[in-house]
Amino acid sequence: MNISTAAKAADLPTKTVRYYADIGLVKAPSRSDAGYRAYDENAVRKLIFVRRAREFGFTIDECRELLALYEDEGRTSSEVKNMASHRLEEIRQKQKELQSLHDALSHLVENCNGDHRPNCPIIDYLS
Amino acid sequence: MNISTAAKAADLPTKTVRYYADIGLVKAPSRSDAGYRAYDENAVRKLIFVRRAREFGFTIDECRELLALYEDEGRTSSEVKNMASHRLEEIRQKQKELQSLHDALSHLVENCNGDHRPNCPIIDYLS
DNA sequence: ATAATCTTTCCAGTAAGTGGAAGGTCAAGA
DNA sequence: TCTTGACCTTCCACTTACTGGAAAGATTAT
Repeated sequence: MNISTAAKAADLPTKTVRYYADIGLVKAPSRSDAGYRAYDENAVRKLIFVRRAREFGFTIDECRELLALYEDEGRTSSEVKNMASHRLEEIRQKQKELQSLHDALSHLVENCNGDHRPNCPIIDYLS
Repeated sequence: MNISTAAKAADLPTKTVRYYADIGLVKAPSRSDAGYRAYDENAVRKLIFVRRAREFGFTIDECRELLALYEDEGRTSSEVKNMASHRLEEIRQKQKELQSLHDALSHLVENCNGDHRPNCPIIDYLS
């Protein structure tokens, strides 16, 4: 399987797949005589795994760890749960921040007439 | 006022203030004979303005626009309101995404025993 | 005079890719 | 057989918004 076929199967841009290979996250199992990366089903599974983990906001380094656990038959589920719980806590924190941001900004927007006079409570607040 | 004094007054790292000067966002009004950046109260006000706008998640380029509006006596408040509303919409979108993420990940975490057996629904889901 | 604390510029690196150029390869059609 | 187009390769630069550090000059305190 050439790189673009694998990329399509994993629903990732070709560039990204090549990037993942470059940084040693998911390497192509072999190369053709011409030097083309050759992927197989197993590599595609890893690419899909990484895509899903990235969609959950795990960093590349976390993906590297998750992938190691994914490949490690002797892993304990607590290792994985710890990483996921940690990520969940980050999400909760981000949610809180966004909520404060949302409340403050929507308050400002509601109090702004949005007309053609220069007076503007948003600018006033930022000043 | 030297750069570190201005930075302290604006509650920003010195490096950041220098960076803002480099990219032409908030320049020092003048330089000393030795080439030291010299800030005044007005520049500090702009730095504070930018810090607050950044805390609201406005990008540097948006800060540039907001700063221009801040300085423009003939501005209309609708220009500012548009930018803020747009930013608010982005925040709402991000909130939705985070909520889905949170729901999915917490569901996975709840269904993971977190014990020493290798079976792990989180890994299974990602696979 | 000297040491400590500024300040300057410039270079490099961060996260996670994306875009593009120059050049090699492969399959299909005339 | 030649050529065209679609692939593939590597390498370099760019993105965002800084941050860290080195080398060198300026200022302040002792």
